[in-house]
Amino acid sequence: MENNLEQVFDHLRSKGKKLTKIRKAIVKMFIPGHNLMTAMQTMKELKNSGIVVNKTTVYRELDFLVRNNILIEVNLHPGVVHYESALQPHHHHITCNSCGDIKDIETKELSSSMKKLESKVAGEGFEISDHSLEFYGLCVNCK
Amino acid sequence: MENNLEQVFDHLRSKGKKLTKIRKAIVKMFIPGHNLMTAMQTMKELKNSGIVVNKTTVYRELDFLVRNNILIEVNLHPGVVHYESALQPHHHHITCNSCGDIKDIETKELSSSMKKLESKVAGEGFEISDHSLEFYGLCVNCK
DNA sequence: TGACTAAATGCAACTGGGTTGCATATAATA
DNA sequence: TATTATATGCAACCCAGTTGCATTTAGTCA
Repeated sequence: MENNLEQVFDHLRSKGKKLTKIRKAIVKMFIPGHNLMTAMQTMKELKNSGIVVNKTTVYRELDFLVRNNILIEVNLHPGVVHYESALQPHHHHITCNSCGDIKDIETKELSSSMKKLESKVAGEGFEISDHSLEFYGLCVNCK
Repeated sequence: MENNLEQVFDHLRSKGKKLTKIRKAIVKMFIPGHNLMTAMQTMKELKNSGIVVNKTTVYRELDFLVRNNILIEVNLHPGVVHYESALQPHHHHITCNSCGDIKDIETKELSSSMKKLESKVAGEGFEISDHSLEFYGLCVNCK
């Protein structure tokens, strides 16, 4: 599946899912792009664009999009889950401990040693299917 | 500070902190060793050893130990914070998606490429002070 | 030893992210 | 346009974690 709105819609349609105005609006907020948002931020953004939605709906919709491989959950801090497009190259994030700003970060320099590590762990019997890598520090403005 | 109970106690004493029976019991549960527990698990363990504590106290105590660099917070999944000794070599964890079992994992094969990455990001103006790396998959028993 | 005081604890009420059950509404299809 | 699976709203709930305030306790010192 490509990083393209119409293709996401077609994909969902082909699985017999409905394209409601809320669903479309949420998908548009995340794809394409680098938006990283919590459920509550998503709800607020929807409101700003004139769509008032119940919080239950937002949570269910984000869950739905994760189950359908359109979004992924990102765990930056305890207490709140962030969501972002699953249709982007693998990357990580760096969070500013002072202002809270979050920036994408490319990690191709890690990929070979990451693979080495994963095969080592696999050798010990564990089968790794996923990992989470997040950085914390101070951004240009705050340091 | 060494990975040693008495030294931890001395350290706290020297900062004018009290060594209550609850505090001592909690520190003992985490140090030395590889215990990784949530606040609620900690409370339960205390209860099992005959010490009944209010949950507020547990949360405050864990916070206190984090602020005093004796414990660190570990973010494995949304919704709950784990704690472990800060007095161990830097390591990571792998969580079994099926049974929930958590195992320590050594990552020395990552350290050089991690450093490379950090200096690259530093070059872009961000100052990294910390990172979180967690793995998810299936353990020997579950795969 | 007892008195003093900062630090620690308990309690009850609260916050906020997230969930559940159930009734209603809506998109897709024929 | 009738049908029906899917999606939505609502109200009540769950649970990790927090707050304010009153009480207790560990450590210090007279």
